[in-house]
Amino acid sequence: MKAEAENYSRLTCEVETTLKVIGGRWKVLIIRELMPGVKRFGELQRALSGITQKMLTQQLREMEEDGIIHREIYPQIPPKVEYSLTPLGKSLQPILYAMHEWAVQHYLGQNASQIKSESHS
Amino acid sequence: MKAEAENYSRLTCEVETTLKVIGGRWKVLIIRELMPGVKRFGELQRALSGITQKMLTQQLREMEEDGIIHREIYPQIPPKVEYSLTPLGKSLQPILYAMHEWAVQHYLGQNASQIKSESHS
DNA sequence: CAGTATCCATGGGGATACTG
DNA sequence: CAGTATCCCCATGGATACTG
Repeated sequence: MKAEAENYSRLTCEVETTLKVIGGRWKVLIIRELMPGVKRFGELQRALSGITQKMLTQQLREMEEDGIIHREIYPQIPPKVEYSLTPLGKSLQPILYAMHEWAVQHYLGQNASQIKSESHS
Repeated sequence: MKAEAENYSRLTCEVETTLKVIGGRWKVLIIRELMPGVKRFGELQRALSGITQKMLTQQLREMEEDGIIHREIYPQIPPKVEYSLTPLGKSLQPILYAMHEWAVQHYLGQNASQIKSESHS
């Protein structure tokens, strides 16, 4: 989380820290792609159709700084770079799974808010 | 989650749905304030020092649309409006708690990324 | 292949003023 | 008290071009 801590000093709520780590536009999607294992830059870009090189690089760098992914550079021509989840990155899995389950259970494809908020049994 | 579903159709990742619900600038802080129980608009604004009326209103409306908070209006002068978490909103607690714990364990106040990513058992 | 470097559009979010 | 209504800034993110 670099040295931006000062911006969040008044938060006192660590939930926001985690939110920062996974809250980026493409981060959870990147994490999902890396769950099975190592992937190269190009593979990620193809998997995340729609993402630009700039955004992919940017998000990967932030995630690297936050310590959740590892960047392995092979000094060769043409270049080869592999990305993988660090143990810290993998430790996010239960959280992401819980978030997935929550959405599946409460937003079954459409807006189930009303139904849910009325069922006060 | 209103009818914006089309924007996320290609995501196929429900984690993003949950992220949308709690990802707003002030949402987790608002949820935390409402955890103990009902609060009025003014109470929330005082508790979240720094938030503007516009933002507080906006975030509350979004959360209401997502079905995680309830808005009780008392038709009187001066107006009185009370906000509370719906069952759906309360169901987020385990997730928020997990996120809190994750941050506490892995970002003990400073940057513990390196230590963590190096400690491969 | 895996990036930088620029430029640019959008809108999220803030400040301020006004109101039923 | 609990909001709207505006105006505005700038950070986020996208498009495009270039490179070791």
